[in-house]
Amino acid sequence: MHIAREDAIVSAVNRLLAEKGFEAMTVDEVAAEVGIAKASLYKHFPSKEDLAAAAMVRVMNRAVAFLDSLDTTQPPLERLKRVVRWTIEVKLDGEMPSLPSESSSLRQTLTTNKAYVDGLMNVSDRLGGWITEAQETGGINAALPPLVVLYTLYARACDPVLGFLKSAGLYTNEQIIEMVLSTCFEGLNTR
Amino acid sequence: MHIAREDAIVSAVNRLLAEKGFEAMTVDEVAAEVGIAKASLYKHFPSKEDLAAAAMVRVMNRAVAFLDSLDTTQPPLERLKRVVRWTIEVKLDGEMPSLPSESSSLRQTLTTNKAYVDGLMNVSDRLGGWITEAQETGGINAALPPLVVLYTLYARACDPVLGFLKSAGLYTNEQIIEMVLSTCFEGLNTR
DNA sequence: GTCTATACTAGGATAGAC
DNA sequence: GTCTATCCTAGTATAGAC
Repeated sequence: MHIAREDAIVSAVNRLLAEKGFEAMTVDEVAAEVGIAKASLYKHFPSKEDLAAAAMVRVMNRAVAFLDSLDTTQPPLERLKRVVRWTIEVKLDGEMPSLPSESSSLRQTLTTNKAYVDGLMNVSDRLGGWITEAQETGGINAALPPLVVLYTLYARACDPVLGFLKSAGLYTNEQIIEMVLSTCFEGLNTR
Repeated sequence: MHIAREDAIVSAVNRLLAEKGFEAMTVDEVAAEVGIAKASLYKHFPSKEDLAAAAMVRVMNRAVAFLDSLDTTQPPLERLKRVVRWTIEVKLDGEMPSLPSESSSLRQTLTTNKAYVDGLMNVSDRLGGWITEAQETGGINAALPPLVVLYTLYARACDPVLGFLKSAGLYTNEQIIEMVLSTCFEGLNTR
């Protein structure tokens, strides 16, 4: 099955991107992990950049699907927290591909990838709406520009604290999630 | 002067590490930026890893020097905030080399580099002391393990929010610093 | 300790048979 | 659409003259 094969490829790419990033990932590794020849990969995807972009698009689609699944009767702050929790869970599971650095060749490919840009816009618009709602109702600090709040939430997807705490081995995933959610929304200071 | 030349090399490496990370940085670029031949670089440093490690050691030494410069009559929470502010400033200036991913060849070199490990231990011990002090005096949330606080502070050195906000061009560096400090210590929620 | 020139390898991409 | 075999560039590292 053609689609199942491509899905396996994208899964391998996704995992490797999460583990080592775009530059350090090699196409040979991807082929080895999928269990096919490198040349076969290139029948499915024209370049390493497109391979990585497919993984980024998929995770973006997963994010959109998660937003769709949220109970809209919940208050906006609660929905935002659930999104952050989902993001952290994905990263702890080793399934969150890390963003390329600003000067990476992948950036160019991504910014011209309609599926990716559309997904990002979709997610940003919806989260942006919830943020301003949560600021109006007093849940989120109204002194912060919504853009700053949005970026701060996005940043949980590449928070190194998660990896550090996981490799320390002192806490369960659930404990890590609760602590990182706490530092994110409540801050480090005593309340 | 031998030492001035090596300093220029390390500065170039540092800037390139900050801009694109270890894997994407090439030795050719370093040579070009310093304005010497690639072979000359290898007379000073035996490998790309050692080149990068030298930059990591230097930034660690700068951190130690900054801790030394702090006014010890200030309360621990105030000192912690100043350290985070310093870290953010260095990153905004494009002088904070980004950590290698966990599977990078640079990791191995760093973990066996005594100057780096000693600096990291020194910084961690002192910050750790201030954190527990600040928790005892009620400044920092005592429910958080000190290790979690420490990692959360360290994470400001590679916070993508800084780059996003800077490239958005809507705020001055000082505004960015204040907002990121606020989200770090006060959190996103209303107080 | 700097240079030019080159060796060597990893890795992205392709040819061509089946 | 998969394979084996190969191409070719980029990039790390070194030789050897000055």
